[in-house]
Amino acid sequence: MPEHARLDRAFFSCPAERLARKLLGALLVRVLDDGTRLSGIIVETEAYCGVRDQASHAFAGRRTPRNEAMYAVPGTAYVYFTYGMHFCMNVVCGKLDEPPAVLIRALEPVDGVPSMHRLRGKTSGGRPRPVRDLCNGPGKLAQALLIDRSLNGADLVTSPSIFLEEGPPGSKRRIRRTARIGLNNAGPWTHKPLRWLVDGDLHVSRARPPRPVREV
DNA sequence: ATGACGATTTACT
DNA sequence: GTAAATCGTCATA
Repeated sequence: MPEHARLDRAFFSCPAERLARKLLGALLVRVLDDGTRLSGIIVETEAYCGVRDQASHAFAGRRTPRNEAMYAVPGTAYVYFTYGMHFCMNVVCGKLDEPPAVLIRALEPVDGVPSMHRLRGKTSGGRPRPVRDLCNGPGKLAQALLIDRSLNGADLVTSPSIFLEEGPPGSKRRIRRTARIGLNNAGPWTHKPLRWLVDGDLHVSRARPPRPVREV
């Protein structure tokens, strides 16, 4: 498991639309208390564009105990709990006291795949879970990397437990943009193309399963 | 104090 | 495709 250069403060100090694109291909790394290294290449992100974005938790300058981390220094993790059972992780960007952020929606697992399998649990039938189902959604990757409340507000630039690294070179693939997933009443922001994903990657959320090849 | 809802996932028809 | 699971958060009172 090769370790690459860690992403620094300057990398995160940009608008959400730019960070969402730049994070594709980067490596999200989680180091557990026992030293286990879990990581994956980011293949899907969504930009939340600060106080003007009706879909953002910080829309119109909303600032509550839950979303306080969005206003912290760029490179801060914003982890929130939703639907009574899932965590989602964002990377805060922009400038201090401004709340743009990027939701990490899917990873291609790299390090610690056996641990991810254990953390995600078995399927209802007890059948083995395909690797592509470990991190292909914001709630799933949080579960697979043991990302929870305790990481909210963590500084991704300095934390030993969670951070980002430059991805392996050569992952130069085609990037696609779509509307964001799961939005309800975000008005004109609902359909803006603020979701970035690696086109055709098997590890993105809502990926079409490959059509079975007819046997001869 | 109360109620509606959510940047989701899963199982089931 | 549809629906249930499940609870913290926030707006309203």
